[in-house]
Amino acid sequence: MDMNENKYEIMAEIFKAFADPTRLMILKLLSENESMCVCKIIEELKKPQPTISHHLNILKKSGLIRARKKGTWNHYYIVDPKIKYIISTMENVIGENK
Amino acid sequence: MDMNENKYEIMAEIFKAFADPTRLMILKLLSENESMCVCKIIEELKKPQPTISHHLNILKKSGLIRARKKGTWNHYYIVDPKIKYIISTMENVIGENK
DNA sequence: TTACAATATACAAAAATTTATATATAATTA
DNA sequence: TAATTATATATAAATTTTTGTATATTGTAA
Repeated sequence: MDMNENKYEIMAEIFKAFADPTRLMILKLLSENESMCVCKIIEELKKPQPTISHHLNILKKSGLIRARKKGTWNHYYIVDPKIKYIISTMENVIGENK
Repeated sequence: MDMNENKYEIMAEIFKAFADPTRLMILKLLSENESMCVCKIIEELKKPQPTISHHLNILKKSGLIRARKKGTWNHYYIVDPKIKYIISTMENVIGENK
């Protein structure tokens, strides 16, 4: 069987983006809000600003979210609507195994 | 908004199980083979036995796979068929963004 | 029994990740 | 222009993860 490892490295990168509670909470917020500025995300999650910025950057580099600048504000939003689907599928997996 | 962090910690644990190329390759093999013994997985992936055992253990602890013992052999298999679905959904996300 | 084969576990070094503090930058307003 | 606000970046300590070597365990067969 052809185990094209590179393909699975790329996939693993995307799964890694999801593999952190803070990032999942950010994705949850973004999936319910069309777009959000960093300050609003900080307010909701009550974590230090550089921590949030760091996680936003990881999500952005993974291709899951993008940013649109408006003055000083930076509004982040989810790129692919399937992301919501991945999250809810994962919620089902949890529901059935725990 | 209620950001029940514990829920996202549990979800992150499951995403973490997927977030490694070796584990993704193991899941891919198991998703195509009903069940496989460790020696067969080692043969396919050409990695040291303790490395494979370690990853199998992570997948087992995450609840994604289980083992059934047959003599000296240990046969691993996927628990939830939705796992195949998660992987193929992720493959689609890759396909569209890259 | 003893030897062997399949697998698990212990363990340690290397690498990657998370978090927070300090600092920089850039846009806006006074 | 100076001060302020929103955000990014640098960086370092702490933690977690990955990998491989050595070793233990367990079941089978001689």
